[in-house]
Amino acid sequence: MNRYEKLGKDPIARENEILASWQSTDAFRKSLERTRGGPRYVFFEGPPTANGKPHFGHLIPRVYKDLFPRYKTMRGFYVERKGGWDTHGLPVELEVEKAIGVNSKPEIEAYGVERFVQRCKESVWRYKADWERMMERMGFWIDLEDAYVTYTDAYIETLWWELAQMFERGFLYQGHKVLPYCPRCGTGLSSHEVAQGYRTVEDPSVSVRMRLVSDAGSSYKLERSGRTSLLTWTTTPWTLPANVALAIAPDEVYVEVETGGERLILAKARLGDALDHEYAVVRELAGRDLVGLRYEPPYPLLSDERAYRVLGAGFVNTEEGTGIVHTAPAFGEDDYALGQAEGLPFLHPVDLRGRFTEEFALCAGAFVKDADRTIIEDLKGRGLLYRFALYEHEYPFCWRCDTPLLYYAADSWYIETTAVKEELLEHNAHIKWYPEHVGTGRFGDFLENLKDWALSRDRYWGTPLNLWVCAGCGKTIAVASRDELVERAEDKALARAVELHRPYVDAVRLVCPACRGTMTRVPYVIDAWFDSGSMHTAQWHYPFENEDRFRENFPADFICEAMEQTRGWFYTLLATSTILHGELAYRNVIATGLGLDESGLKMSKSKGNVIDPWQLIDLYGADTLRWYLLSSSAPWNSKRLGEADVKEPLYRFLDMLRNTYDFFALYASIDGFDAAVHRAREEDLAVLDRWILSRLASTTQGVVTCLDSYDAMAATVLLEAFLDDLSNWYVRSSRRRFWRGGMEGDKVAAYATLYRALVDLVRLCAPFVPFISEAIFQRLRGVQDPESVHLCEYPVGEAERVDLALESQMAFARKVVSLGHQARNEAQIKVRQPLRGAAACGSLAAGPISLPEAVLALVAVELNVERVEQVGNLDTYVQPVPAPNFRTLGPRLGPLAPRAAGWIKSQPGALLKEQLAQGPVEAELGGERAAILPEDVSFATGLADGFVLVEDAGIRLLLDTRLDEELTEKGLVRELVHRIQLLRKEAGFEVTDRIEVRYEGDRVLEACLAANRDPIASEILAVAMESGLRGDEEHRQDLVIDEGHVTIGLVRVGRPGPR
RNA sequence: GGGUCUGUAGCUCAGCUGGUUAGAGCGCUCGCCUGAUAAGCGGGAGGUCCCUGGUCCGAGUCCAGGCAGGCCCA
Repeated sequence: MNRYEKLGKDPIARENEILASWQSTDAFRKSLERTRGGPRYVFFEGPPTANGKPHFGHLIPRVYKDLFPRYKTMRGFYVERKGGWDTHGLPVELEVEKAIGVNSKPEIEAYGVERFVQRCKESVWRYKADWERMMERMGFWIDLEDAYVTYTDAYIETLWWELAQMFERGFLYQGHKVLPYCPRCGTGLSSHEVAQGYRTVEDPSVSVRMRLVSDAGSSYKLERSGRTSLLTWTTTPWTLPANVALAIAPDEVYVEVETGGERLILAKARLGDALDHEYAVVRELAGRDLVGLRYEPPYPLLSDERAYRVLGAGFVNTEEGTGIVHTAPAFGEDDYALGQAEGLPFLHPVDLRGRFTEEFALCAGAFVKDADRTIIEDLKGRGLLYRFALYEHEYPFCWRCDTPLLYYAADSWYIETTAVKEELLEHNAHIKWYPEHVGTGRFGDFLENLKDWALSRDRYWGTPLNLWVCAGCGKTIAVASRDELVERAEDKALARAVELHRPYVDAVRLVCPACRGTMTRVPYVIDAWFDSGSMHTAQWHYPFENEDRFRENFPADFICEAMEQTRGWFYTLLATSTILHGELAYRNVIATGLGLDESGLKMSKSKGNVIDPWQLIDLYGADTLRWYLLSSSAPWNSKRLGEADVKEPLYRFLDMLRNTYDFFALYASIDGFDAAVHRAREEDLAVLDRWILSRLASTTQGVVTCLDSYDAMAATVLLEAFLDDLSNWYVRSSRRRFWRGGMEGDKVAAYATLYRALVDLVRLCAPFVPFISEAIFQRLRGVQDPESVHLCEYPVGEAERVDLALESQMAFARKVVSLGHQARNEAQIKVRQPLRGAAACGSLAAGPISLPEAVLALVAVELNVERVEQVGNLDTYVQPVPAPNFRTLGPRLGPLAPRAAGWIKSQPGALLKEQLAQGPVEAELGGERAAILPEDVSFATGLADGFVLVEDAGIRLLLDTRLDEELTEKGLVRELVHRIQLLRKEAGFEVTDRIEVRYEGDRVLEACLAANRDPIASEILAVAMESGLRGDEEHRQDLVIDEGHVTIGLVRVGRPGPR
């Protein structure tokens, strides 16, 4: 009898049961089996790093990363979802440094690189269990058993092969470039790393005199030798010892001024801001006139003819400073480039830990930033300091350890990505970006301004750069495989067994193919972004094995990660695939927004406002979170993750779904409905059935269209609208059909329709909210059905079921009902009180609607009126009030339109209406005349007695609120029925219990009960109703109804089973 | 400083190609319905559609310039 189990109100317990059932039936595996022969839909997993805990922000992309593969799987595609873990890189090293209490590379060396690397390898898995638990609990189906791991020898071997390809084809080169460098970590950072660490800080800014010593070789003639200086400006005083030149803008105007007993030269445009004292301009000069001048640097560490000259440079501006730029090629990108172009000597008095060397004795051993003060004091003492101030600007800090970064000229290996810029742009043009502007804007601009990829890192835990250099002849080779390593190695046994990590692989020496000398590996590891960006190839250990799997799974149809990955993984995937395979790596990409905390701030570890996902998962469940994230806004909008925000969809959608199912379960169990046996005959389908089946079909088509274009939110909107129709109109209006006794055609039609709607709905919802969909499906499914909703085919919608005219009619009907409720509200008449009638007129935006009798009957029942009619207009009840129609007035009358509108409003409605019925009316508009046409005016309301009129969106409803005795008595009957039903419930009776009713009370109420015994009895399932209480009733209560009294007693008479 | 997105009710967000009175959900409040009852429905209050200018008969919508916020980049 109780065949359809109710869902239960605890979503957490329910979800846990579902998880257990998926596990025991191996549902994910089976969903792959089912589609194995199908067309492929390729998804790439952007690998997380498991040395940090998963936090809420990680859930956002994951929800989409699960939705689309699930959807495509149900559509019959084979969607392998190989998991992956990102395992290398500086973040891992830093965690370990913290754990073992060291803070620099020398300390790591002292600790032992081998031990250190082993610790890194362990650290990488620190939170693996948390990640797996989170993914499982959220219902994220991905193959973690066969996940790729970037630190394995096989993975690294593929990376080596890739790098060797690049090396052979000339993409790898060694450069000496100025890079942002972290002196604590001892390595250069790539641009995406630097970007994470900008902070506003106050730094000293100084203006410094550089005394002119010679005008030889320039067109400037020195007049006051010994007391004429170039005034230069910098925010990094510590770079002054490395000064080798000054740069000016050749096309700007400079001036020499006499001030405070000295002569200073600076850009004319800076006169106002850069000088502290009174001055007199001695002469104006073109910037180019200064080129070639020689000056005395503050710290003459070099005795080189090429140094200490004034040079012209394009990057000099006169926006700030003095227009004369201090140039230290070791510490600035522009400076370096100028140094290269002009053949300047290179001065680098700072070691790799950021401390001055002996070369600069004044501050030897001091960290450069700390030396600022000493240098400033020194300059002041020597009369070279002109001005000192604090200057607020953005300065980059190491994103992991918060040390200020220094711009350093350092050796680094690069990938010449700029060589394939055109291909990258071309490929990008074929990628569908969601949102589009990321592809054209953020990512497109990045590609337009592409720089070569700084690949090498002077660190320990990473993929070793596979370059060996010969000590003898300098030849460099890139090893492409383990076999090649063995073949070239001096010690082949070692090479065969060695782990492809530092320090082990460093011990492998090769024989130089050119000179037979010994080759040693360069000391670098590579940027970990290369690891993850190569997963398209390396996850299969291609080309060493799995060629077919690689081919089948490249490129990806879909990837999705957080927006921050634009220049990270999104870029490195594309760069590597373009260079190696000459193809794009993915066709569709969703970039998701940030996770915000309850008050709308970005969640970040440093702010300490990171929300633990478990807090909300345990409270509301995975489905709620999923539906919230999918339905609240577009994926790229940032999402607030406060409790209150997440709670909303629980009520809005999931509870309604649960209730709709529970309603079905209640009655279908009572009636023993069986979808396999009770099939609806087409001719038995009521208008409601045909309508909801049409809505189902059109919703299905809509959802499929949305999902095919990666618009999850639009799909959720459609699903919510459908569920509202199903619950608040179909079920609500069909209730009496289910309550009826027997199992005749109409009732079967109702059950079969609701069953069908529910089954299809949960199939539609399955990729979005897999748990509740499964729970309902399990309760509904028949023996022939798949054992999980996730093994079903996704519905696509039966086009022949779609009846748009009927859908419009019903939409109109619902609108009319809503107006009816509003009218009753205004008239203060309860719905329980029957009324004589209502009349509706109007149309929907789409056009005129004519409601069939069956639909009008539904409206009548819902509004509890005896009759609803649809009329062309309500003129007999309504006095027209004219309103202007701007759509016609505007185009025809132009500027006169507002005045015409005023005129129309001021006219007596009935008269104007009559006149317009004859044709155009002449209007006097403040001196001008214009014709007002019938279509220029619409007419609204005004009303007669005993009626209430309500109106919205072009639909009007008139409610007849006049009561007579008959209606009043009917109202009383409804009231009695309602009160007795409440008593039944209070008494704790089952809905199917039959009862006997006894009553004693006022004459009016007794008479009413007696006169309406049969209709009342059938409503309340009474087998007998009689006057007179006996005292043995199970439940008894005094009722006050309209100031009358009646005492009602109830007795159960057994349960005869289905009605 | 550059790119980009956003700015609409107390909160979260819709608003298509310009068109009469700008919407939904939540919250608040009043009421209703109830044989789905820890659901459901209706009403009400609540809005300078960020600002200024422009185009237009008409601008939340288009254009320009600001302001504020977010993200990315320097």
